[in-house]
Amino acid sequence: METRELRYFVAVAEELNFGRAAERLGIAQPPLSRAIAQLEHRLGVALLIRTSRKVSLTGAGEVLLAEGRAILGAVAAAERRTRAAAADRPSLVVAAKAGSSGEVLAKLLDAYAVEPGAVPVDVLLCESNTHVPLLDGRADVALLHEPYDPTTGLDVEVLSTEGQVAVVQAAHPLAGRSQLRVADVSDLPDLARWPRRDGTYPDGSGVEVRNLTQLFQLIELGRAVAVLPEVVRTGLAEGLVAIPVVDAPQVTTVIAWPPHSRSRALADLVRVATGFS
Amino acid sequence: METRELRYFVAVAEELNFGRAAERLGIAQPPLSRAIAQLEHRLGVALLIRTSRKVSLTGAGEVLLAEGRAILGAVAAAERRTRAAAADRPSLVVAAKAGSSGEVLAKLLDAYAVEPGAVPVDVLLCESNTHVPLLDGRADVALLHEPYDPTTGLDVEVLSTEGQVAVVQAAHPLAGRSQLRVADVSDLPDLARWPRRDGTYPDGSGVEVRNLTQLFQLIELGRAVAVLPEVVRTGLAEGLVAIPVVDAPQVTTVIAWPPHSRSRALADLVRVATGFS
DNA sequence: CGGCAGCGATACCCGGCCGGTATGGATACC
DNA sequence: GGTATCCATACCGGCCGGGTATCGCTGCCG
Repeated sequence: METRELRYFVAVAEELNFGRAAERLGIAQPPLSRAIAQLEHRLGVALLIRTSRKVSLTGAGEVLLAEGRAILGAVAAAERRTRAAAADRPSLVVAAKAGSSGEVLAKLLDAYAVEPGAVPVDVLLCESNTHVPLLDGRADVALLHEPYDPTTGLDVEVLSTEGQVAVVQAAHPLAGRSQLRVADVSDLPDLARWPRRDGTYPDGSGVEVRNLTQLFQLIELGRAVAVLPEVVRTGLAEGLVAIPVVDAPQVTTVIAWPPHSRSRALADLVRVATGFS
Repeated sequence: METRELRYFVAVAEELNFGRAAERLGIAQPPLSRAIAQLEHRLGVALLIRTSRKVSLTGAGEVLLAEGRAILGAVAAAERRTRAAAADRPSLVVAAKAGSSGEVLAKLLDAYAVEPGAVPVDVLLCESNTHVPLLDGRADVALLHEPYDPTTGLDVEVLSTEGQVAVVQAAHPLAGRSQLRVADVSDLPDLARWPRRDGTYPDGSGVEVRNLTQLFQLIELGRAVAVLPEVVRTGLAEGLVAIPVVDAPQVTTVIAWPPHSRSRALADLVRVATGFS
């Protein structure tokens, strides 16, 4: 199985339309049809069900779609890491969610910078899906928050564990309470929608929210309520109040990196990160 | 980067000899040279250093070798899993080290078999390197022993933790002791050599040992001493004695599976495995 | 009910690249 | 200095990947 075939199949499986997939791939539709047919023939497995109006995935197709995405990510990562290894100036790229882990990150970078043998560190700020750059090689290490970010397939060290707080408008009826339970906030109308792990938004009404700044603005306008890790208390705006949610699941901040990493700089950074907690 | 290029590069990087690599790949040497040169050109990176007598890897080459092996394994796994998903009869393959985890495995299989919705389970017995079939898709789940087996890149649940015992010939001077320390056995001459994780043997004298039966035979002949997990006590031969090594690292038996697995049967098996401990 | 639009499959052609053989150039060994 | 080894270069042929043109099927709509 060649990566070309995988690229083609993933494109078709995602578009569920040969024409659009071909366009996305920058080739014509007939060669794409043929390539998929050949792939199916060689595997001896039907991957797609074509009615002449609609394309859908078989069970085997869904498996290959998931595996294929992972492989294509790994190939992209291999290219990036190979080039990075050839660059004479070694460096590290840290992926972090913009806003949420700012302080942890700053402390980490400061502590690492004074290490003997420290290399330059670049920071890649993500709106969400912080794990993705790790999988395709754009980053060497990432700060993630369990259980929100997926960590399957990554090596992980726990940095800290904290509770969660509900963030509400100062004028909100709940604002005076000293603590809450999940039940208190779960039945409030959900006026904001977060992107899912695949980047799409759940159906329903409400504004599509992409980062914390947007969310805080909505809360300040009384258009949303959010349950977030405790750290958000630092630097909370005037019109917002944070109330502990005592029975919300604990959030753990972890430092994650791809398996099989053998870089000295990465090992140092992880050691520094786990050193102070 | 195509998988063909990766296969070629990995072959050359492992053989460090274009002629042998070409033979292994079943092609002639000149096309192989050209393919590697093209790969280097496209990446813009030198992967190999050729003197006309010797081939060696650059730093970037070592990175690509590691990444390439992982990718090729993932591709093989994708093909196997896609075919398995298309087979109407779903099944699970469990990889385990022959001999070492026999009882745990039997109990696990029995407990799983009575589960509602249990699928047929095949067992793949390995001499060592139990994690490999997991990476290339020959197995869906494996029983591993930390810290002996690498688990990077795998999802893991701990099943049990146990101490280690020294196994010696009954006539051995240490045989009467009720407990030992690592120091007591570490300076004994090492008459047996185990394969490393990559399947090669360390240099030195001594018989190359591949499995527990061979090892026990050597011990019985007074030609070796081994420090092993406690379970080996069950069913130990007459002429052998097991003595706890109190300061040896704990051995944990884990059940491991590839990340991103979404199989119902696998989830059931893991749940059953972690249920009894 | 028939024309039409959308979509995938088929037919056919062309060019590039992959693989083969032959050979050259460099180096270590005798 | 001759030779064996080993990688690179040169050149050629066949296959395959990609392009255009077209067909067949199926909903949709007037």
